[in-house]
Amino acid sequence: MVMSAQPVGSVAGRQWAELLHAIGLRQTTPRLMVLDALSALGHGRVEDIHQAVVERAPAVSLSTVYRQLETLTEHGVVSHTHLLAGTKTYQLVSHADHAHLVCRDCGAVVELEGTIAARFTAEVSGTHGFTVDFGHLSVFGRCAGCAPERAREAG
Amino acid sequence: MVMSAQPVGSVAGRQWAELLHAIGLRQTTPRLMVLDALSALGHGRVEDIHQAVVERAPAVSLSTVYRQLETLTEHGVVSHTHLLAGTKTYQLVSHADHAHLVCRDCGAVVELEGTIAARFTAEVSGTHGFTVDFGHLSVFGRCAGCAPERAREAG
DNA sequence: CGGGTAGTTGCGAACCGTTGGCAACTACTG
DNA sequence: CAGTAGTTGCCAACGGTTCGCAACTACCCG
Repeated sequence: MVMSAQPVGSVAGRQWAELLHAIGLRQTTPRLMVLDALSALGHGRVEDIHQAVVERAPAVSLSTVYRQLETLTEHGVVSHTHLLAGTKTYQLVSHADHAHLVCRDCGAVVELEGTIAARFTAEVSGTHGFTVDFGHLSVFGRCAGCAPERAREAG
Repeated sequence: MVMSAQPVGSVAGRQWAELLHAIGLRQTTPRLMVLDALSALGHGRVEDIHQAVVERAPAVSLSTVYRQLETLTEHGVVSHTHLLAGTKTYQLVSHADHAHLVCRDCGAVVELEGTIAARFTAEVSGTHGFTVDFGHLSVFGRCAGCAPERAREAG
């Protein structure tokens, strides 16, 4: 039934063509496949992306997918989410009743004020029926001291 | 080997004693050290915890710290934060303007409604002066379908 | 207070996801 | 169509985490 948007590859290939040409990257099969996969999946782990790519281009290696992701990220086409450099952070459960604000610049870990957490939890629950597990939440961004440009006065 | 090196936690040791006894775990130096380290650090990576432990008990191996963390987690004494099993999730930047709600049970990934994200961001910014990077945020918990007890018992 | 047992530990190898080196290949230019 | 350099695939190297095994010892019992 959904015929209006099925030729993902061919059509998508064109849109990638412009994009890639604009940033000076060649249009190679692996690269186009990764972009296509990302576009179709919305988001996914390297493993998922590679699998999607391999379905249409079996010869594409994992290394290449890693490299594409890296290259495309450098060019601002792709972004990724991760936590504390991919490492787990442990804590005593008694200490797990709040979320952490992790600064991407200085690495500082601030504890999120409870009221905000509670409200956020309530809203997410009400809107998405999703029960937030705050003890497992870390919010990334920049702390006051590392803020972009504003909020910097005394050096 | 002298297992009791220093007055590690003459006080802390006592509190752990009760706790460990209650859940049926032996009071071993490595275990007490891990609990002490966690208590002192608040939260930390395996590497940090191990380092803290080794400072007082050089003989404690990394493997043991990993095992303690695992064991204590199983007994509900410790919890940990991580993202999508520690794996990075990639996405096209055009798709990175919202946070993800990740279900710990079924692994489903739901996209967080923008208004909630915006308000949360504003509150965190106002209270902590912390600029949230939503494109890199994932919230853990349970989706509507996997909710705790209610909403599911007929099956 | 000493013996017995099983929970624990340390060490080193096994694993697994990720990165780097290198030669061959090919997209793009003239 | 030829030339050049960006890319790719293969494979080894790596760093973090888990496993297997034999020795050790905390705790229970008498």
